[in-house]
Amino acid sequence: MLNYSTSEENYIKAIFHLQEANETVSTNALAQELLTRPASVTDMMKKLKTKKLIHYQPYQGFRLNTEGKKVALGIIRRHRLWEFFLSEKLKFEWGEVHEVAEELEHVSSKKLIDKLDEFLGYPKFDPHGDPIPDVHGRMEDHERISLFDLPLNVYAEVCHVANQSTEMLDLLKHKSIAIGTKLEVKRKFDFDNSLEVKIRQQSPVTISEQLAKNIFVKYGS
Amino acid sequence: MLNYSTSEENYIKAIFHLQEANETVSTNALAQELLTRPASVTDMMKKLKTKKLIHYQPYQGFRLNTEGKKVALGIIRRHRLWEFFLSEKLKFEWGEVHEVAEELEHVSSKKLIDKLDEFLGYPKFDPHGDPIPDVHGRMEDHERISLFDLPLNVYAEVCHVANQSTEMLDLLKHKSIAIGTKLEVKRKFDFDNSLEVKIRQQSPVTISEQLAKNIFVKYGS
DNA sequence: ATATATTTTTAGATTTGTCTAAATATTTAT
DNA sequence: ATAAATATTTAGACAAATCTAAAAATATAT
Repeated sequence: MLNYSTSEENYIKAIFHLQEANETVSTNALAQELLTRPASVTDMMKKLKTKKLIHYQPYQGFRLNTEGKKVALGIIRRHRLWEFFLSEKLKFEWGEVHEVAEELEHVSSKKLIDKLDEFLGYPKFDPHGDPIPDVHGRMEDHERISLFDLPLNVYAEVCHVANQSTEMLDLLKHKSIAIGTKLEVKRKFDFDNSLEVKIRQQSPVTISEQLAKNIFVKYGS
Repeated sequence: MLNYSTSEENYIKAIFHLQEANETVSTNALAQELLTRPASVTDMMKKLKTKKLIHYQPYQGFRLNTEGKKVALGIIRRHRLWEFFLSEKLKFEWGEVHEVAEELEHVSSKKLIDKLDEFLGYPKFDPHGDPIPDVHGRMEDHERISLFDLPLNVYAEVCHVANQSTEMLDLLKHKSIAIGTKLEVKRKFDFDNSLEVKIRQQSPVTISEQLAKNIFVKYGS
């Protein structure tokens, strides 16, 4: 596996995430995601094409090819393992891990990452509930459903949070909701689509539609 | 504290190390240390001067000023804490930690380093026996003496190894010598200046002059 | 279908860190 | 003290990654 620059890695990762939503990624979308200019994106796409990581025809959008996806999964593996480390071992708050992991993920030693993985006990999910690719790029893909769509009186566990803004994390903290929190929806109010949610061993809390749609859970007690 | 580029940090660190030996650092010496060209060094020295990190008059050599030393100690702190982490937690071999720490040291989050320090239990020395600066840049400065200069029948503890080549580390491993090894010199042979060294709870081993001069110890059992 | 708006690409400039080759300053040796 | 050797700096070029402004391609709306 070749080595890529920090900048190349950031582009690869962003394409990977964007192409989960849309089949093909546009110049503008990528520029917006990376807070850069469309012209810079075009420049980099030419480079990634000559390095055989993406499919790209001018004006046609682009997407990672098999090799590009492999590279992306390696970067995501590094990112999520560091997030787990920061949260679990260094006791960082939820909201703080991402920024630091953005830097750590570009340290390229394969041995470092594999030993870190071992040290952490081969974790399967990061603190935001996202799956961590293993050494072969494989990851568990737990069935996710938004809290808003969870049927009444069904036990579930929070496994992902879509939005990571400070405001959102503040609110979650206030409601005592985190990855791993076990809960069930007791009532749904048609007036404003708010939910009454019972968190295991706590009194019920009210969750707005907007918040519920950003919290993802998996079934099971 | 401002942020510096990876390249700037490498120059700062190299100047710090070189000026421990010589009062003032020369362009050529720094170029050799960093495997770069003298012209590149001059370019960077101009930059570090405008950033007020070094004293520098053309043709006169250079050295870090107070602020430059503070920055250098910050980088060295990061480097040595990561070395400790790699060795202690991830079980890297002695000889492998340096290269990876060279990359990790440039991740700039202060909070990361302070939390890492806490997680590691505020270690005072890295795996090579070099002191780790604390959060204020202070470090313990244990009296070091080369094993070759250690008087006969005096207890001492290995605290530093000057040379980190694979060959050297191989030899040390074979002789069962590592940082923290307690030992005393039982005899010195004038013919070849070799030493007979008794390692605590082991049979005596022979150490060549060359090896003994690269092993540093502090007094005490 | 054609004009308008949007998206994407190109052309050329900028910054950082590096280089080579040539010029200049300093040191060393006779 | 002066020539030769060495060390350092300058001048100008280059690669990577970015930018602005303008041109070209594509999409949209009447």
